Amino acid sequence: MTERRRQHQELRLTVDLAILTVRSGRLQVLLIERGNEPFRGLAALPGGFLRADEDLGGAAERELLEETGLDAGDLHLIQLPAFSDPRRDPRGRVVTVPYLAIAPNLPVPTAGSDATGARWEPVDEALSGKYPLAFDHRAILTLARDEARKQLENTTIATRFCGETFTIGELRTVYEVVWGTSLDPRNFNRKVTKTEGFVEPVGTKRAQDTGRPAALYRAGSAWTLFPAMLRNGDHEEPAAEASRASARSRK
Amino acid sequence: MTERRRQHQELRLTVDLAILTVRSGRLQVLLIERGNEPFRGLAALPGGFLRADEDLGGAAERELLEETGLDAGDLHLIQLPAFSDPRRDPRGRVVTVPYLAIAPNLPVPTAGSDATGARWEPVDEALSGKYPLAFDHRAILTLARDEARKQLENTTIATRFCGETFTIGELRTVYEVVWGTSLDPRNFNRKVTKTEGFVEPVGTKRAQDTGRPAALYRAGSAWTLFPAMLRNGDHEEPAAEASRASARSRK
DNA sequence: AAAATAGTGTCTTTAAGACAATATAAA
DNA sequence: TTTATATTGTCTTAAAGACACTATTTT
Repeated sequence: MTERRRQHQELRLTVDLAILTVRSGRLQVLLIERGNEPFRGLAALPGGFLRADEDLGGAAERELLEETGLDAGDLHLIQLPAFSDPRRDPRGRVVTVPYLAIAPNLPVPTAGSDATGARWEPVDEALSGKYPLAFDHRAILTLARDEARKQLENTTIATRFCGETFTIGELRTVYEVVWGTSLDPRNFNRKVTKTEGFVEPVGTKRAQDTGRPAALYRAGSAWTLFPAMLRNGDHEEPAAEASRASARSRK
Repeated sequence: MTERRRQHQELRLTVDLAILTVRSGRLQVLLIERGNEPFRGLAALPGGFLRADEDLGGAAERELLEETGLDAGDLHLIQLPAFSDPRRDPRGRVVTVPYLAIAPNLPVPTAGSDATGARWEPVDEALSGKYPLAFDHRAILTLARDEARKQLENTTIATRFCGETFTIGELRTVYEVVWGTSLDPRNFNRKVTKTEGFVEPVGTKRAQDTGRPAALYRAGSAWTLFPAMLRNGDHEEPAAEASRASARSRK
């Protein structure tokens, strides 16, 4: 066993959180400034090491609470494909399992233990390359955004970007911001209100500063969306590491 | 650092392969009989430990080659959510990353190094509970089958179950077997041949023992299927560990 | 009344669902 | 000709795309 075990790799696991929200009409991600080496001072996704008594989902919930004060029961954590390049972490062999979390528009994030600062940052800014992210967090964030876009097509997760109650217009803005497109308000309204279990009218209305007050809805009971919400013009290839071994075409 | 590190968990990673194929009109999975403890003598998914010089995709390719002699370039490996229960492996802390592989109808599998025997087994038999699978491989296999079903809806992966060339009838059988439904041959034909990049006619025909010979096709260049292939009556909830933290409703 | 935002109705187009008859081979 | 399998055509229905007007509020 000792002989064979030399081939094995003892390593540590981390979870990294891509916490997305819609603020100021943009898709934003929660970033921390790293207080420790490596990559001290760089922006990074919040995350941390897996502990002995917890599984990955538990670690993700714990990190979420530590970094944002959010109870995972309020959120939606989706596990993404692991990143496992042997040289992705200068501290040694560390494989990370990223989680996508969808959050409603939150107050200012509270700086966590491991972070000197936490802030919301527009995703396209973070991905622009104007300043680097620690580790391979740029690839992870890209994957998380892609997954969020796909989830909007097939599930009712868009309601998780909103508060307890919301207007159809707010929900449409979520789609427009996450997809980066504009949608026809009439067709969107029809789709949302006629798809069983997507939203339920709550009866009351929300007054704005001006204009006609909008009717309020709450999230319905359905999880999957059938038929799916269609997004125009996306014929994507399978993403990076998740299907690494399958990228070659069959001839 | 030493103090903090006590909280961390040093562990090993494995990859497990759910290699699916269609044989004898049934969805089948490649199982090995475990030659070593733990679970010696039980059926299990092929798999093994991650090594120091490889990433997870590389480990999956290596295991695939070792267990089946298949070159990963011919196959399609899809990473599934990790299984990380602290007590899932009696040998200690082992987290596993499952991969789904789609294979054409293969000859008899060659027994691998770690296995005393390898065989194809119908998936519904393996999941029936009549005999147990090692570790949490029953849950992994369930997840793999669900993923395969979903992939058939949204991608052209069904062609990977077939050989280099195939008939529309063979492709339809793949859908029927994996989904466990029956499909209208006329509508299926229309959908497949009119969806851009799904299949390309190869010109020749394949003669059967009897009946009209079927035209042969090869896989097209498209990966995603737009519009998606619709499966009736599936309103699924998010699966087990992948969304463990999200199972609670928001209320 | 004017400005601002919310909300609805109809026609067209696309694609799926539901049906049966014809074509091509071997025996 | 019979048998067996492959293939194709049409009508209906569901839902998305495109489009403009009406409704409700504040100022």
